[in-house]
Amino acid sequence: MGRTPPGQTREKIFRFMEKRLLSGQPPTVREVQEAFGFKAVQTVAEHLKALVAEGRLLHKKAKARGFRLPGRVGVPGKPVSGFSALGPPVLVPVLGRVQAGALDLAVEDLEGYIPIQSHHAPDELFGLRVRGDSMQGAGILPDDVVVARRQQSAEGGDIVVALVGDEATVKRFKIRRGRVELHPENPAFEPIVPDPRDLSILGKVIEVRRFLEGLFS
Amino acid sequence: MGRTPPGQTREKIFRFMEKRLLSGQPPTVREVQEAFGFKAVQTVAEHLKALVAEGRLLHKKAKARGFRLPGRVGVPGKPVSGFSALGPPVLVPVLGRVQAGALDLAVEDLEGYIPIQSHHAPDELFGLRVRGDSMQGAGILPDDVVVARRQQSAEGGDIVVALVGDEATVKRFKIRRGRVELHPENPAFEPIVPDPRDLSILGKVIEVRRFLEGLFS
DNA sequence: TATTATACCAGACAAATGTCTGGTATAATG
DNA sequence: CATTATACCAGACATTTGTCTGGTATAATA
Repeated sequence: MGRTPPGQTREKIFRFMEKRLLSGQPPTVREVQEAFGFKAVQTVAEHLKALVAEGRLLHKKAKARGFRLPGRVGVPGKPVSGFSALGPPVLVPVLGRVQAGALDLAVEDLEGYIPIQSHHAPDELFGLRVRGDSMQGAGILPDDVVVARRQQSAEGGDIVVALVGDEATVKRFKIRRGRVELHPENPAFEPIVPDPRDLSILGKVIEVRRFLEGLFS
Repeated sequence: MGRTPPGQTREKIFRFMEKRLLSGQPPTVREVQEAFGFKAVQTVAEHLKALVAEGRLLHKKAKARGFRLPGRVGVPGKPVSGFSALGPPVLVPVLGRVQAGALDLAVEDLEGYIPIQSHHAPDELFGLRVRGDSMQGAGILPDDVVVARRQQSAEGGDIVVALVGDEATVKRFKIRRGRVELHPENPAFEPIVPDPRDLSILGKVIEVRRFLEGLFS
């Protein structure tokens, strides 16, 4: 019996799928069936197939809970930085502070994890809580979290996490007259021109996050 | 054959599970089996059972991919703003632009989704691409993405997404002499004192994100 | 009115997946 | 050395789950 008007049920099913997928809990075909009270699995299967054909859903065939939202909906030619054709979100550790020595040693200062979508391997990434306002001019404020990709070198203009002596800082990386300079973006601070032996680049900043809301409220 | 020293394999299995669970992709028992080259499913089943008994994993019995991490990983007693005792990451839609009218109508401008951890329901949240530099002083730059929670009202000092007439803007919300004022944080801009009939608050900004890396590199 | 598409149902098969029974070999322990 | 725990294997069963075949009834359309 062609019960509901064309497209209406389909729309509801899409919303259901979207809700479940957004919250990271892809349903099985039969879960959808039950949620809508259908008496046949096939009914759902057809709707889902149609949604895939319309490009509103992606589907890994023969895989349990194999539906996904397409990375980017419409609007081609809009190269959005950060999250268009990326993989699933992964949790990246956030360090409260970086001690002298390798990054791996700073695990005691793990503050928690933040989810991030990136084409980099999860273990290439780390987060760092920012201290001080030396990068204010670049829109990086105290208590912001920067996400960095581990790398030993950098290019001029990159914002990097660098270890100068025992201190880890976030600065803009520049090369002047053959020397590495770490530039703050705040007139109240002076550029650092470290002895190359005291300097190591820990990573390049690829993302900045600021949390304006506490755990409450 | 009791091959590897006691606990060693178990540890590796836990790390494997942790990695998969953190990235939101709980494996099946047989996926673990293959990953470690075990010739019997039971081997994995026993290890997982042991990990559950130790409290290092949670398990929904007889459910496909039914393993979870207990609580949040991370350091207790360290109230990190934004991501300590939160649920699993959910994907929140990012709008490129907000049209006049309800937020729901702006779906055509969906740029993509970003993962966020929050205690709010996923459908209470939305992301918005920032245009212009009127909030520079608050460390919100052009092309940043703000994450907001839908709400119709705000408190003084909140940074809000507001609709003034047909235009959506991000500003600091203040109340002066009984009137609502929307303050930019940039000396080059003037505060907006909108007619209450032209103003609607769409949400309160709870997070700011900046992507410093394109899709390449 | 005839045709076609849509929405739905019934029943079944096969693969994926969690779980069970009954083992063996090595290591730790008394 | 005897006992016990650990690590592992073989094979099987039952659910869960995606998919398929073959239908019916209503709505849209020519």
